[in-house]
Amino acid sequence: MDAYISVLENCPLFAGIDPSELPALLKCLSANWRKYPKGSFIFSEEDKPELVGVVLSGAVYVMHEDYYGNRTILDHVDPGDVFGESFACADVDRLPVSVVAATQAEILFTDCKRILTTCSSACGFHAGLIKNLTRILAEKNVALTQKMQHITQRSTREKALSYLSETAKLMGTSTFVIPFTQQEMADYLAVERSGLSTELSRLRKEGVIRYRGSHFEIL
Amino acid sequence: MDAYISVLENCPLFAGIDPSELPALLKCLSANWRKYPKGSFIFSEEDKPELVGVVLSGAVYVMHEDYYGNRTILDHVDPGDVFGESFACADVDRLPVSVVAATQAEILFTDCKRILTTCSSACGFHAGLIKNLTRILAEKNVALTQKMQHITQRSTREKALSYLSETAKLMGTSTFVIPFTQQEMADYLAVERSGLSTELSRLRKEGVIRYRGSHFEIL
DNA sequence: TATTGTATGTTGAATATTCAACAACAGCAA
DNA sequence: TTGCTGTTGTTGAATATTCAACATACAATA
Repeated sequence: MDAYISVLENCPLFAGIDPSELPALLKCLSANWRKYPKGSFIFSEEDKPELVGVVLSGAVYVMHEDYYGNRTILDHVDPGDVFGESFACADVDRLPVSVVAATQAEILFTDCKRILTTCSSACGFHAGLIKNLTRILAEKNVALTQKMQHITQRSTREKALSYLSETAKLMGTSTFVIPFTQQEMADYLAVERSGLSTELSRLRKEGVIRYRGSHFEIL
Repeated sequence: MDAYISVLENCPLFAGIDPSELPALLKCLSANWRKYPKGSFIFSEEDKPELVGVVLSGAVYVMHEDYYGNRTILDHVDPGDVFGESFACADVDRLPVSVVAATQAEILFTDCKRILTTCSSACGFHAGLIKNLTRILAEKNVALTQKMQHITQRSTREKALSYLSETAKLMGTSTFVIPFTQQEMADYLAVERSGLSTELSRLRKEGVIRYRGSHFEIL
């Protein structure tokens, strides 16, 4: 666990908190952690959401599967980032999504209530934690709005281009790696894998992009 | 303005605050308000987002228009509800959306910074405001996730059904009114108006729904 | 009640996506 | 190297959406 202090230092939930204070803080939040093998469920749809997860190592997907087995990937979360906080803070009854380990992953859990409720002991962290949480929520909101803009594009080609150029912009380079296989990218953009593959090849032939595996370049 | 105190009492941003304290609080936040005719822009894409808006009367749309003039409606906001807070709290440079008056509307504005920053005077409101803001952000997040589930449906028919049944569930009745014309509903679900009209008629013929204008019933 | 403007319903042709199936390819382990 | 497994590329047929155009219905108001 201590090995991950450096991850937590860069976790936006603990921004502005002195690393030396982290152990005490984690104790106050009664945090605990667990390791998950690739593909296992960290949260399941219909769970009561109370915990906020922090990815210590590996990565997770937030996803949703409908009646017909159509899978949608809503989000991909890398080490240092947080998941589940929206549902816990909004106090909904049941999770409308699942969280699955994309690779073997280690997750730190804290109870959302403990973050929001100023604790009786005079622990001075909470004001900061709540502000951090507020910013995280706001940024997720912005990210969801951006994603909406990819998905509302009317064609597979435009969804792909919208996603790829946004990613390039975020990364600040025209060469970048996406955290998806083509199947996953299709599930993220809500299109058919084969159609996406066709469009990507076409964009490649047209000289708009170059790619190999998950490595992309916008020309 | 005073006429709208009752709206503000029910505004989630001011939840838990005694109505008698509202005038003082609004002053502390240096709030101000303005009236907008139907169709006018309250925020424009590319603006620097600093203000949080509260709808006092009327309604607004949060929308986005792309290169080709394709309009997307991201959200519809009724009296007592808040808009713009995500972008202001996330401290983004430029708004990726516009906010337009759906009808003649009166809007109260407050500076987001003033909500987040505990003021020097010993005004005891801020802790509550920040918690309220956190909950608003979390709930918007959940709502966006739900909307994502409509839009990721692969066919117009399923998008419409997903939206209508979710709305019925939220309202708690099988008979309800949506805040959209068909054109707007199409823009909200990211589909063609004519295609949506065709599907809705088909659902009607099949006895799945009944509707007239914006009044719907799920059978 | 007649008029006008807007919203909705419908259609056919053009286009795009989905679906299923298989081929080609890459990475990994034996 | 070989075989295994999973990813990507490609195809054709079935299906669905988009687009443009027009008909119809509805609601506001002169």
